[in-house]
Amino acid sequence: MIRITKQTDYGIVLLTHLAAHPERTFNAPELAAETGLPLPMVSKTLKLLAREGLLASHRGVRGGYGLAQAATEITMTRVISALEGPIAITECIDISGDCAHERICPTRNNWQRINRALKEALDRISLAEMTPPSRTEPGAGLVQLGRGTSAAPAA
Amino acid sequence: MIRITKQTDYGIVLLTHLAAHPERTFNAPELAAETGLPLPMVSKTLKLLAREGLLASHRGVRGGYGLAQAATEITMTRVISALEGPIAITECIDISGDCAHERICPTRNNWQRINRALKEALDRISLAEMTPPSRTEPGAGLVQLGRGTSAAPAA
DNA sequence: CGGAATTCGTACCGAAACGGTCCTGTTTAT
DNA sequence: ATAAACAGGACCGTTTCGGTACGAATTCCG
Repeated sequence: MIRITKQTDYGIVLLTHLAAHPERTFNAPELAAETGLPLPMVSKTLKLLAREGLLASHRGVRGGYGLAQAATEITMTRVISALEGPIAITECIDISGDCAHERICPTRNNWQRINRALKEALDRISLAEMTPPSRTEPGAGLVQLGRGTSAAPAA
Repeated sequence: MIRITKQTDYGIVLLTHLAAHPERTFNAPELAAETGLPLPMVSKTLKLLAREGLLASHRGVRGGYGLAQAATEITMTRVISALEGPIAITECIDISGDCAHERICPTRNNWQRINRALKEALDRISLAEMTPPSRTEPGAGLVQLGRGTSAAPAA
């Protein structure tokens, strides 16, 4: 349904939480508690973000996670593609070139157009913009955004 | 991964095929043969599109399907929301109002921004624009676009 | 130097959605 | 009346997603 996954949603909540407190570093249990998200998922998501270079991880006894860059430097494009792969509405967009139907398939260019529009919209929004001045108080159960039971009429 | 479903992909192929021959009407087996798509899926998809008002169906022995409106009047937004529900990247967008986290959730406005950009991009493209002058020759096996085995690096 | 805390990596499982098929009406032209 | 075609389900296998668990590697602190 053109939805982001729940994990991506989690990731964004975590990142905004981190961005709201640039000085501190957080470990997984802290973040889970303060965002109200399930710890195992938080853990999993943080690892992914760290591997993708969005977070700096610090191992050992007083370890934790912190933003690898300034929140203003992180675009939503990067966040989303870190968490769920390249942004490509159709498969034919990221296989880049060897689409067997290229000759006959007239829609590809238009898909690229649509895809580009999406990506540009995502590029224009930085993590800092997604982060409010200083909301995201501890203990608040955020989220449950991502995919779900939508069954409304048509938009 | 922010992908459209395969059925949506099929639907677009079918619609462009119909748009390329506005005079004729097609029945399901014909369309399946001429697009190279599996008949049961074609049938299912056509029914959906008819129910959503994009196609006009004609029952009975010489029945078939035709576009319900001019191809220039049909936007991609309508096609996609007919086939996979309202366009909403996050759940909180189409539940429209009663998001329990509205107070604390800072990201909602930004999601709406992103969503709006996507929808506008989709609104700007009509079915006629997706349809080539007169390609889509009979018997050509189009498609296999939709979702799939993408595993490229990051965009 | 050794132990404890913490992240890292990976393997695993259940549930839901997706892709695809089939069957039983209902309608309509011949 | 009969055959062709749409309408509307129910149904199933496979994949993906959401979530869990466990062992290994790393680093701080006593």
